[in-house]
Amino acid sequence: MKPDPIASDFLEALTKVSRKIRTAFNQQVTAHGLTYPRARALFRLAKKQNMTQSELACDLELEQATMVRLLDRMEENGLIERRPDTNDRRVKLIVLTPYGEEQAAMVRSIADRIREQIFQDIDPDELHVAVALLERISANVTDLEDVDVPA
Amino acid sequence: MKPDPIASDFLEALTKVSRKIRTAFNQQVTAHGLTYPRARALFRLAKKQNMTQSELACDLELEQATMVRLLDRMEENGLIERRPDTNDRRVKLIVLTPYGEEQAAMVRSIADRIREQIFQDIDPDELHVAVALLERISANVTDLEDVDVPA
DNA sequence: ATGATATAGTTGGCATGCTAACTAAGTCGT
DNA sequence: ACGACTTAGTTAGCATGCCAACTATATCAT
Repeated sequence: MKPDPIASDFLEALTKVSRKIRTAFNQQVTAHGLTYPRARALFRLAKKQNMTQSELACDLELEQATMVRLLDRMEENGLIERRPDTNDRRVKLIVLTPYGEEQAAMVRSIADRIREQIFQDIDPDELHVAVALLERISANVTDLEDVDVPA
Repeated sequence: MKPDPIASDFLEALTKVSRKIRTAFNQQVTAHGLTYPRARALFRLAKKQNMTQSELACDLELEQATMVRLLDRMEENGLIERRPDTNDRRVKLIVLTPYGEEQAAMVRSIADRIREQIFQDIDPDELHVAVALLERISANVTDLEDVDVPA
């Protein structure tokens, strides 16, 4: 029952490349006065505004409590605004300020440039195959969680 | 000059599965009184003891400063010991306590079980191909960093 | 209607993670 | 030998990230 070494190798490679990409991205955006989590949030908001904090947290796979403080700082930095929802007084809708839009565009251009360089010599077909594999593994991980915390 | 959508999809899938695996792992080890970073350090130390803090930090891709406090807490928890190096008085060598060895074995069994379930229906050949791809991408990210911070 | 329950957001407390600035100790050039 | 540089570890300060407990509001059952 020894562990299959290729599975370990895969996990190691996955963890490593994921961490490296995040670090590279972070270096680029910090050079422009942002952080990786804020850049992620900006990117998401550039596609869809007027989301609630919960929706945004769910999209970015963060806890609500984490979202609150991230938005606190983004609000202090003048990137976003919290607007009340007239239908539900508990809700706050998040919108980008003009400065936030500007920064979101900057983030997008950085992301485009990094993607171009990272994947320059990679066959798109290989990426398709890899995405399918990653999604199958992702589903297996989800099942794993269900076993431990059944509804 | 529009971004290739498959590259975005790949990055998204990679980020997502990586985060999910880490979260799943974390849930398992916290149920046994550990945390993910401590489990990682234990796992590494189970393979090679008497490493310096710097070596361990490098292996785990953490900063020295991060390593210091992680080891502080692992020492408080009785998992590890810091021993002076007789050849170099700046250095501290890290060894597992008997309790640390025990916990490391527990981590290993959790890791084996999770790997088995995550990869149960995945063809090892596919994993080999994927590892090669991940390593090529990893190398591209390294090159990217070199461009920005040339020696 | 009204009481139980659920949901949105907040706060407190803790563990990582980073960079920058610091101390102690080793190394190297002259 | 001694001053410049490097290296190992630490500390301070900040930004994420989590969970648990809390407030305010909405919804649902009866």
